Amino acid sequence: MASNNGTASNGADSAEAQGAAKQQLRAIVERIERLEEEKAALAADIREVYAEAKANGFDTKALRQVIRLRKQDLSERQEQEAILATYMHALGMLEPGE
Amino acid sequence: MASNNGTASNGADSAEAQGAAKQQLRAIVERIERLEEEKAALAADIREVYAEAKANGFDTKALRQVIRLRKQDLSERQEQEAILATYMHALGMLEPGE
Amino acid sequence: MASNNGTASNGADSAEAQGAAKQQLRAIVERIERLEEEKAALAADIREVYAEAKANGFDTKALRQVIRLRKQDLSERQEQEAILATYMHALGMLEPGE
Amino acid sequence: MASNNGTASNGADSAEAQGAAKQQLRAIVERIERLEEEKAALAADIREVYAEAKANGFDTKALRQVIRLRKQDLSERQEQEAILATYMHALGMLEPGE
DNA sequence: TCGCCTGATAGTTGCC
DNA sequence: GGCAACTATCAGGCGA
Repeated sequence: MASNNGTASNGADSAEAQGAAKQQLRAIVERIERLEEEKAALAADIREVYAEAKANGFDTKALRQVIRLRKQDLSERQEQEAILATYMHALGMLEPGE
Repeated sequence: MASNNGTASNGADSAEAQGAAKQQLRAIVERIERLEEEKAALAADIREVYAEAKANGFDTKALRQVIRLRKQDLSERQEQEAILATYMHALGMLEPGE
Repeated sequence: MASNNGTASNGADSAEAQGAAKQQLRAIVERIERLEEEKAALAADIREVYAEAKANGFDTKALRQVIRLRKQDLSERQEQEAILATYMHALGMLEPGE
Repeated sequence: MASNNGTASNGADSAEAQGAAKQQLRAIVERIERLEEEKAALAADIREVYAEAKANGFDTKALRQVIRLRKQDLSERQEQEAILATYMHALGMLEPGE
């Protein structure tokens, strides 16, 4: 890929255009990589909080479930449970009144 | 569930201990939810960069491939070398410390 | 829930349809559980091979690395080539069909 | 790596030993790869059953949950629910009597 | 816009 | 009993 020489010409997909695309591409890649780096750092922080909680005697599995449920809409959760109950009933895993 | 706060009487699993655990639980949940919120915001930022790139004519699939490649790149070659070394070691072609 | 068996009356979600769905559900669950059982057996076989290898002095970590390498090997190089091609295409250095 | 010439000598970690290890390694790798192939085939079968069920109108998410629950010991499941309830109560997500 | 599919994440299991 | 590898689940992105 050639570097941009600062002047434009009328050639379609010219060397200049490619050089510009290259610069743009670099910028995009850098921005994304920076953001992903920060995102990974936050993921690490979250893991650390769970680890600390575990060290204090909390059940991390239950903790994660709580977080998940708080995120989930209540009605949706009830719907899920209704479907599950229907299936379990069909398999005889629950009694009619249950 | 969690640690005692030092002012409680010696009753095992006393009301004080339970209250402390409850406060700790709240704190943990809040910290995690806050961090996940920030993480989600970053994910949104990343999506936005891709969308903007796409609007500028970039192929997002290619972009993602480039990002992935750059992430793997170094670690990839390092793993290749690690595999070779471990393989040779397993066959007694290298000494343990080598 | 599922398809009608052709002999039922035209009542929507009739007792017949529900019974059919129930039978279908049972069949599905049984098939899946059977397949998972076989899958678990194979996983046990694999573990056994590793254990035997270890007993013969092989480094299981190295073995796993070798297996992983052989699995990636071909697909890896193919992906590398795909990335390069897509990258060049994204920068207009290759025509679509190329 | 040298091939095995069929004769033994007294050299520790001799070429013969290495050749034998090589043959053994090949055999192990082949066995594992064969088993993993079969395992992958079963995984594909399972995916297919789920896909078929989905095509017949079943909710695969609920289906997976049913399978999981049937695998899980009942008492263990009750224990999980008890822990969860305790946590949710502590966060005010459930009323005392609930 | 919806459904599919791949990539990221959480859970489980086996090993040390 | 903790850690690490592997597996299954889930959510977001892509194509029809």
